[in-house]
Parts: sequence; C-alpha cells; structure tokens
Amino acid sequence: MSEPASIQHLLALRAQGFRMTPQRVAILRVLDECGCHLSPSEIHQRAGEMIPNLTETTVYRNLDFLAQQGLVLIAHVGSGRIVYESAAHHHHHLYCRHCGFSVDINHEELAPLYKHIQDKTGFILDTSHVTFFGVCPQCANKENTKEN
Amino acid sequence: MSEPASIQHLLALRAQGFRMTPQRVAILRVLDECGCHLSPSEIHQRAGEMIPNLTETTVYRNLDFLAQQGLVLIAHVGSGRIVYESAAHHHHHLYCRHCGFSVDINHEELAPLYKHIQDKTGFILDTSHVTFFGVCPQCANKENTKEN
DNA sequence: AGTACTATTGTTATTTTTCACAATAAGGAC
DNA sequence: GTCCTTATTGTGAAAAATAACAATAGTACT
Ligand SMILES: [Mn+2]
Ligand SMILES: [Mn+2]
Ligand SMILES: [Zn+2]
Ligand SMILES: [Zn+2]
Repeated sequence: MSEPASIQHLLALRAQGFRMTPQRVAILRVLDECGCHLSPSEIHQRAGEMIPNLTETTVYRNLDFLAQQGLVLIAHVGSGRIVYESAAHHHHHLYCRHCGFSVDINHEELAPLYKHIQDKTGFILDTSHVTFFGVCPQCANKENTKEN
Repeated sequence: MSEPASIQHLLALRAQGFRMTPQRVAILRVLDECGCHLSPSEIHQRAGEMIPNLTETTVYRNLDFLAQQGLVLIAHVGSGRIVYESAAHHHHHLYCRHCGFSVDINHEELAPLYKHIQDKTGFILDTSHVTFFGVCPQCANKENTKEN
C-alpha cells in the first residue's frame, strides 16, 4: 500500500509507546493533503469531517505532539497566531511587513549558516521552519518615491 | 537628561501622529530595565506598579504597537507562548529541545545569510530575533550513550 | 491656559488556547 | 477473541489573547 510517508512515521512511533489514533491520523492527513499553512481551527474543521466529534483540545494537543515528534512544522507568520504545516519538505519563509507578500526560502540557503552555528556551539540543529521579515522590493519602492 | 534610548525613539514617533502615553512609557521602561524576555502578564504586573489601573488589553495592544515600530522584539521561545524584549541589542537564540538550555547568537553570525537573502530576493530584511532549535552537546551525548 | 481633534485607554464581551481529571480505547500478551 | 496496562480522548472550567465601542487624555494650535 502507498501510505503517505508521515503516516509511516506515525506508525514507527508505536515502538516508543505512542499510539496511532484515528484523530492523529486524520490531523496528519489534513496537513498532508493541503500542503499549506493551516490554523488549528481550520485543521479542526477539516479533520472533523472524518472524525465526527473531534475536539479542539485534541487538535491542539496533537499538533503539539506531532510538532515535537517532527512530523509537522510550526510557523509564526507575522499575524501573531501560529499555523501548522506538514514537515514533508524543508523550507523557510520571508514575509513583507507591509503588504504581507511572502517568498519561500528552501533550506539549502540556510545550510551554511546552520553548519556555522553547529561548529561554533556544538548544538545539532534541526531545520525548523524559520520565518524572516523585511520589506519587499515593491513596498521599498513606494517608500522611496513617497519621500520626494 | 539621560533618558534611555528607547524613550527617545518613542518621543520621535510623535512626529508621525503617535502619542507618548504613560502606559507606553512604563511598558517600555519595564523591558529596558529587565533586559530579558518577559511575558505580557509579567509586563502587565511590573508596569502596573507605576500605572495604577493598567489593563492587560492595553499591554497587549502596546506590545503589538511597539513591536511594529521596532522598539521591542518578539521571541518565540519554544514554549508556544510569545515573550517580548527590548530591542536594545540585536541578537538571536538557539534552544535545546530536550533540556531547554539556550545560547544567544549575535546578529553578526547571521549577517552573511541576510545579505545572501537580500541579494537573491530584493527584500530588505530586518533583524528580527530569530529562534533556532536543536539538541545541545550534553543532551546529544546522553542520547548516544543510551544507545549501547 | 483654553480649545479641538483624534489616538489611545478602559470596559465588556468573545474567541482562542491551555489545564485537570475521569472515561475511553490502542496495542501488547495470552 | 479476551484481558491488562496506560496513552489518549472528551468534558468542563480557567486562562490568555483579541475585538468593538464609548470615554478619556495627548498634542498641536491659538
Ligand atoms: Mn511553511
Ligand atoms: Mn532575546
Ligand atoms: Zn510588500
Ligand atoms: Zn539539552
């Protein structure tokens, strides 16, 4: 059977005493299928279609759990609120503070920095979804033209 | 008078129509004096000693405002909850997922990456308090010795 | 000092997120 | 399949964070 990789990961966690509940599977599946950032309540809504009386509490708890196990990524995307995403592909984000326009940054760009920090501190870093902020070219232009 | 730099910044904001309220000054002062990460409720508590009936709402609002204006920094420090800090010195953080041990990373370490991203994307980045996660040397050791 | 304008505050209500605890069900052993 | 252990769930309540709106008070101007 061709189960998605994240479900396989979840199965593997049983060796450590964790359990593969339908709630967990559903949440993971939602994130896999969407492949985008989702808020806890969006996840609750979508997963709730498969699991009749899924609780928000359970969603929060499992997002926490799955994030700790490295199956999902947390993103702080400016808005203040946290969103989640499948950990399928490693990438980071760059957001414009003004207009909200965003660009993905794939992990290779950060690799040299990660290596540098690892060498310097002895930590083993994990590639956890960093968000950078700045001003996009368009917005920077507007600022400049406004000046004169 | 030797007012702290951040109060000067706040004064400067009046040119843009913003106001320097005692609540704002108190919040900023608390962060300056502590020089550490503080949660909104801690800030409310401390600033409340100067401003008799300061509201939590006002604290949240002003932390938001001050962050947007670049006077305070937001940090996502693993715990899930957000903490704030004076923007006096530019630095970033590295946390151990296991034991919580943390190291400061000063911004020079990231400067090459920032330049790289700026060149590649055209964005002008701001140096906003990035938090990295990983496993510290001690915890990595324990993991290894446990294996055998 | 007094006035006018409006950014900011406190109040109240709502939403989002976390907690504690008893009831449930996943997974291993037989 | 049945039994046992305990990780995980739902429930109910608390805490943290946000929103709407009228009352307040900074600031510029006279
Ligand atoms: Mn992402
Ligand atoms: Mn910091
Ligand atoms: Zn922009
Ligand atoms: Zn550690």
